[in-house]
Order: sequence, then C-alpha cells, then structure tokens
Amino acid sequence: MGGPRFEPVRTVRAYERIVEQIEEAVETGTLTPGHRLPSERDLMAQFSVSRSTVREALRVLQARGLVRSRPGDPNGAEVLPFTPAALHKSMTTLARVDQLSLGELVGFRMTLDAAANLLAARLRTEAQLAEMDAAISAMRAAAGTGYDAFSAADVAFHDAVARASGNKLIQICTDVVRSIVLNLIAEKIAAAPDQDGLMRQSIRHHEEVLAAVRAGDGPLAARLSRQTMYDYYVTYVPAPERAALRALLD
Amino acid sequence: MGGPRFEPVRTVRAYERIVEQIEEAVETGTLTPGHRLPSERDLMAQFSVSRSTVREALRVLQARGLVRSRPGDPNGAEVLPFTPAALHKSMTTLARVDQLSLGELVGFRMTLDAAANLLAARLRTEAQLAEMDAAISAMRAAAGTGYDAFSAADVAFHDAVARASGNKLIQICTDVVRSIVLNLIAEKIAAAPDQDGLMRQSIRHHEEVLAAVRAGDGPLAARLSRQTMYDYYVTYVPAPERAALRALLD
DNA sequence: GCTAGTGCACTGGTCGGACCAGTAGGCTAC
DNA sequence: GTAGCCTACTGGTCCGACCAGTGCACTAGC
Repeated sequence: MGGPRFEPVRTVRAYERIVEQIEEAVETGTLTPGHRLPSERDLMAQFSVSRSTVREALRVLQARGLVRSRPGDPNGAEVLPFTPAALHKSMTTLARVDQLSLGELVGFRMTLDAAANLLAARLRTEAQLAEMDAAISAMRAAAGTGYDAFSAADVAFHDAVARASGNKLIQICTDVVRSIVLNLIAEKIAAAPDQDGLMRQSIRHHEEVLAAVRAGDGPLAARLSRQTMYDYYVTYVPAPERAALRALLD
Repeated sequence: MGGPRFEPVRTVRAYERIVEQIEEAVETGTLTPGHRLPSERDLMAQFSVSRSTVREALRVLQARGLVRSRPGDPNGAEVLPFTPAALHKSMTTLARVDQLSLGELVGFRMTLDAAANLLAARLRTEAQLAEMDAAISAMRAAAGTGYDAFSAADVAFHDAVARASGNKLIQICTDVVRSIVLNLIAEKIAAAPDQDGLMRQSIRHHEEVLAAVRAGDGPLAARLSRQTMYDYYVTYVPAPERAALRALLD
C-alpha cells in the first residue's frame, strides 16, 4: 500500500462546464434578471468552444428556466427572473411518470394550504386581508357567470393566503400542485351536477376560513381550509384513497 | 366582425417538437425506463433534422432527467426511471436565487414531515415499523462515531416514515428539501457544541415519535415530529423567523 | 476445444463553416 | 421631419468532419 491516493475522475463535457459557470453567475447574483448574455458567437470565443457546444449549454440553461433566447435579438440571451416553471415541469413529469394519484396531490395541497392558513392567521397584514376579501367578492360575482372566472377567483384567494404566510416555498409548491390538480380534473368539474350549489358552498367555506384568518385563529383557519378542500375534491377522489384524506382532517 | 377567428401562432423550434414527442412517449409509457433511444444519427433520419437539432433536443431531455447518453454506447440514449433530480435542481436554484431562508425551508419540512407522520400512524405496516426501529437503532449506534453516520440514520428514519405515509409527493418533497437544508447547515451542525447531547436528545424524540406512530396516534406523532424538528434546527434559524416556526407547533 | 487479445464498426462529443429568417437601428429619400 | 429601406447583426438549422470511447465479432494462441 502507500503511494498517492488517486481519485476517480469524472469526464466533464464542455457544455456542462459552460452551464456551471453561467449558472454560478446567476445564482450568486453576478448576473441578475434582465442582464443579457453575450451573443453565441461571442460566447464561443470566450469559452474557446464551438457554437454547437455553446448552444447545447444554452439549451440546458433554457430548460432550467434561467435564460431565454429569441431569434434576431441583437442582444444575446436574456437572464430571466426565477419562475417556478422548471419546478412545475418536473413536478408535472413526476405526476405523469410516477402516476401520482389525485388523492396524493389533494392530500399534499390540503397539508400545505392548511399550513399557509395557519401562518397567515398570524402574519397577515390588512392589505392582504383586503386581497382575500376581494377574491371572495370575485368568487361571488363569478358564481353565476361560469366556472372559469370562479376558479380564477378561487385561485386568487388561495394565492393571497399563501403569500400572507410569508413562506415562498409553500406559496410556490401550492401553486404548482394546484395547477396540476386543476388540469387533471377540469373537465370533471365542468361536468359536475349542481355547479351553482357547489360554488355557493365553496364561497361560504372560504368566508369562514377568512374569518378565522382575520381573527388570528390559525388552528381554526387550518382546520377549516383542510375541510373546505376535502369537501370540494373528495367526490373526484377514488374511494380507497379517501381514508388518507380524512386522516388529514382532524 | 365575422370571418374566421384566427389564433395567434407560436413559432416552435424544431428541437422542441422532438422534445415534445419523446417526452410524450415517456410520460405515456410508450418508452419505459431501460429502453434505448435510437442513435443520434438514426434520430436525425426519423425526425428529418440535422444532428445538431437532435442533440439540442437530447440535451433538454437530459436536463429534465428523462434520458442519459453515454459516449461510445452502441445503443442510443437510455430512458431513465424518474428521479427527483430535476425537481431537486430547480428547487435548489429556487433556494439560491430566490433567497429562500432557512426558516422557510425548515417550516416547509416541519409541515410535510408532520403530515407524513400523521398518515403513517394510520397506514404503516409492521415491516415499515421495523424499518423505523432499525433506523433509530442505527442512530443510537452512530451517536458515538460521528455526525455523518448519525445523520444518515436520521434520514433513513424520516424516509421510512415518508414512505409509510403512502404519499409519494410528500416523500419526494421532504427528501429534496431535507438535502437542501442539510447542505445549508452541515458545517454549522458539525461545529455545534455538545453534539453528543444533541444526538441523545434527538434519539429520545425520535423514539417518542415512533411510539406514537406505532400506537396509531397520528395527531400526537405529527405534533411530536414538528417539535422534534423545531428543537433540532431552531438554533440555526435567525431569531426573527422563529415566530413563524413556533406558529406551526400547536 | 476454449480463452485472451485485437480490430472494426459504431457511438456520442466537438469542431468549423454555411445558410436562412428575423430583428433593431441607422441611413436615405421623400 | 418622417416614412421607409438597408445593413449588420442575431439565433435556428443544416452539413460534413474528426476524435475518443465502447461493445462485439473475429482471430490467434493456449
């Protein structure tokens, strides 16, 4: 034994090195949203690689939602503000490939939405309460005109609560999962009987949740929000999965 | 008015069309993990595009974690089983560029971990209880030998609980966020005074949680798990953020 | 006979050059 | 002064080439 200890080497593709460097610059703030990257032809000079390699790196960065390029733009690729688009994409893939069930998705939302309400009840500002109020008013106004407007107002309410929770991670994850759930069952909801009744019930539930948030009663708000979501989605969840959702209710 | 209603057109890059087609095949199960894609030169013939275009598409698919290619492989790119790697990547990016605070991350974990315990208390099998038991034993055995082994056993416990919850989304998200949190504060934990005491306390807490899960008392298990995580991380969380974490405890 | 070694045919990674459609901004002609 | 064109770029796509790595069939040696 003895002798120098060698470490296994990992061959690193050229485009990966480029991705790493630009990613690093974005994450450390050297490159901020709005900044433009040099043109591909400049980048190939700076990195001493061919344009193909530069482009593969840009494709990866684009897939991760960090930059965007537009043909003909005299400036180079644009550094984007972070959006959960990439998160959304990978979670959607997860849902499809890994066969996430509606029950799992709804259970996840119930959990995070309840936490958001719990936190919002303590941290909400008056302005945020006004936003929630406005969202419920919009729900009321939209109840007659159709499901789309109603759903949009509903989303606005939950988003206001999530923002008031002060936890961006909760906000983004609820947003992502909500859109996946809505995509999954949009047509089922549209075909549901007694839509008016469902909407009226949903509005009443939201009012109760808001009252609890306004009163600062976090645990109550959390419990009510879980119940609201359960009632709203349970009919679309296969029976065997409902037990797990009910377990979340207490 | 009148006349045909035209829709705005979106120019779609060639490589995006390829990505869509292959992605579709993977998500619908036409291509399952282990399957090999045709070689790049075959793909350029099938899609009637150049190899550069094929390669850009493959780069995107690879960035999304759907395929992997290896130089020299006589078969083409390999379709991968879904891993949360892409999810992990985008969430890490989110944490860095959006400046997610440790408090937000810990709060998120407390919420999901508690939900996992709540569900696991009802749904756990004997085998899963045995796994949790083994993990705690490993924690006990590792308590003297160092932080790394202890942390690994701790992770194993939480993962066993998450799996027992029957909610893959919770499982994956807790896993991703946990690794981000551990990366953030690994050095701080290693430098903490009285590590032995912290480990012993942590083991005791985990035993209590497991007892509640075994007894089927979900709410108790949830409450204890929240408290355990709070106690374990609170010293690393800046004081202003602690109030939000405490709000999650009740 | 079987095994160990050697080519070969293929792979993906990279390069360089080329063309096209699009864009922005300066320039020209009115 | 303004409307329109022109030009110099951009990114998207294509082509052809070379290289280093891989797996497999084939061959030389036991």
